[in-house]
Amino acid sequence: MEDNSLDNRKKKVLQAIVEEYVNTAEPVSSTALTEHEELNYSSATIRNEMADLEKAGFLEKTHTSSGRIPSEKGYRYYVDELLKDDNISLEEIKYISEKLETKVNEIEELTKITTTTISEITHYTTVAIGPEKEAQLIEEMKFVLLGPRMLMAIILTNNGMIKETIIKFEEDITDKQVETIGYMFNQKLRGQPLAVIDVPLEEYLINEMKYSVKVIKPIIEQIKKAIDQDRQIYLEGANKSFDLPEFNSLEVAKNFVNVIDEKDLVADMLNTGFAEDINVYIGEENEKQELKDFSIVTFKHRVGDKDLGTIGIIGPKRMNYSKVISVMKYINNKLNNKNIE
Amino acid sequence: MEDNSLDNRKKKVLQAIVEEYVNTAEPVSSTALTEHEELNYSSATIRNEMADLEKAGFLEKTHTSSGRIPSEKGYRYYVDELLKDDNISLEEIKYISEKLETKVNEIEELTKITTTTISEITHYTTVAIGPEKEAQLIEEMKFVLLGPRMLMAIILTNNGMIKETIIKFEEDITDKQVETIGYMFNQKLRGQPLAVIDVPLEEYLINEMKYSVKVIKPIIEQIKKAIDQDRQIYLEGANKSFDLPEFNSLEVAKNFVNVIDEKDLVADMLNTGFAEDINVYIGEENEKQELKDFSIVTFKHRVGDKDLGTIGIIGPKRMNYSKVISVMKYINNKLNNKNIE
DNA sequence: GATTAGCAATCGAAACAAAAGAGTGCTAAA
DNA sequence: TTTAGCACTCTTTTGTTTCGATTGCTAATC
Repeated sequence: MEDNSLDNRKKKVLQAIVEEYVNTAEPVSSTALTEHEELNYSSATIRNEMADLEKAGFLEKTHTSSGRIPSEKGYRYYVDELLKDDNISLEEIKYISEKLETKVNEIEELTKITTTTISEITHYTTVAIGPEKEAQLIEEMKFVLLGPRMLMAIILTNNGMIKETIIKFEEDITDKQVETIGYMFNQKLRGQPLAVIDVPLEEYLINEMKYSVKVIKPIIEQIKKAIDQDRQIYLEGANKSFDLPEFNSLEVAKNFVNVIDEKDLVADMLNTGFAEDINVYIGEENEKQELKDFSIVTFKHRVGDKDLGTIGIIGPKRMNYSKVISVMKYINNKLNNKNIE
Repeated sequence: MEDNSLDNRKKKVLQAIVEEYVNTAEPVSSTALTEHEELNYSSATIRNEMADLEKAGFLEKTHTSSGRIPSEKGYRYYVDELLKDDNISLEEIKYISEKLETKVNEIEELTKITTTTISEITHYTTVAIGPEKEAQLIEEMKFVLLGPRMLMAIILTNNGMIKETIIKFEEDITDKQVETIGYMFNQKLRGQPLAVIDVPLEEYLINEMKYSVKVIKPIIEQIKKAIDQDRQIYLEGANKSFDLPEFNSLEVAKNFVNVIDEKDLVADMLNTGFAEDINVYIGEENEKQELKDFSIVTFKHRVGDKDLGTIGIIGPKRMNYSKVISVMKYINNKLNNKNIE
């Protein structure tokens, strides 16, 4: 294993290069760095440091005589060791607070608001997805007849979400039947994760409880379907990415549209391992090949102990990690203390 | 008013140019046209015809010595007079039929399926929006208590749509109250358009019917909000547009992403005047300036007499109008005869 | 030993020029 | 009315030159 420790001046140089490059999107030259107040050396000295940093893999050149840009390893070191997470202004704090205090009737609205706010503050494309069905426990189920052959099933979960779906039958259903179904489902499912609504349950109800296939099968099938496809994805500020110089490359732009157009890919992207509440994936660190030109910052989104899913920012590798992570940390904190009844 | 009648040969030339340009995206030269079987003339003759058509405003040149491309007037003439609407293969018919016969529990699913299918067959970006609230009549309303201060309102409309929303109160609500509310709302609103749920109704219920503000106000407000924002927009195949040569221009690409990212704009776009079931807007014919580089084909989407909203294709002016309109007509016909219970 | 000044070398970007190719418009002939 | 023929126009491509930014290295300096 190579030695990745850097002395103080090298750290400063690396940090300055990342921050400068994030701002300008242009390779950073040794002369430009001498203007940094903490780097009171001649350009030649900086050049030597840069050469060392390149040899160690933290920097790259676009061609022999160009300035340097951070490598993925460079970004990674920056994110892990150098980044400041207080890169958020008073105005931004105020704006975010106001947004998050909006009264919401449905908990999903809060996700929407948060997603939009993050996109507005960071100027990056932001996506969100609801919690996984394994993580949501059924608190109560209600069944409402909407017509002789049409039933609405409503599921209230422990994280405050409400899912409803319509089930159509091929024969009439009576009020009495609905009542029994309600009683039975609640008995069986209260406290269970949503994922439990699946074929084994269907078989149990039909075989053990002797319930009519014609009634049970459509209910289970439709609820399962609704739960699966109900993991709706919000997408905010897709156009914002197009103002970035990276998107002058048609290939990158096309790649980006392909990614955000592919809902499954976005879902996967938001669901990759969660060591921390906030996770950063830089370029090739992303599991999906399509994302190798981008960086993703994901963020477990909860209010108190209620898991509301994951919000993710997708931007260029030259992302303003400091701003993004500062904003996420602030929101994270704010939401944890939020009072939702 | 200028004379826009064209003799037969000119029509053939114009049609050939449109179709050739739609295929190749390259200006069409006189020599290329001589290879069309119906145009057995020398390139010089064709050149003369092209010069006439240009003078009359149907064609344009990109520069002095280039081939011709259709002008917007040219496309318009083509769409109105020359286009064949049987540009659909047996395989496509089969594919569409199968898709449209999928059993759906919720009527919105049918819109999704149709939208996806159109995008798959035409290879253009396709959007859909539900019917306007003026066009939907309330058939029945149900209210279900989900908690002491949480009520679900369900509205069934005459076009088979089901809208539900959650209302939260600041004080407890009793079963008795819910029952009265249900009775009252149904009495008052059955047969009325969704648009009726608004402030005047709120005032009437509070002043005339002496109902508690604390109960009525949140209900009306939340239902209104839900109806307004529930006009969800489906978007399919945004990435498909990026394969078109038009999108090699960054400006066009950016413009496109801006358009589809702006939900209100898409909604407006789908709601502009409806002379016919299928409407074509070419370039500058679009009311919105942002759409001047694109053509939109919209299509009133109904099953029997049930209005399901509007589906629209957005593509380059060099759109394959013939294919798009053939597909829409076929689907239109197919849906009209569809049996949904 | 660390730092710096100085300078040749390298490469990209921009400007310019020349050549090739595609297509038209027009004239005069069929 | 149609067509052959040809000069003319404009784009695209390719090559060349110049300019400027930046580096790496060497030798001098602190």
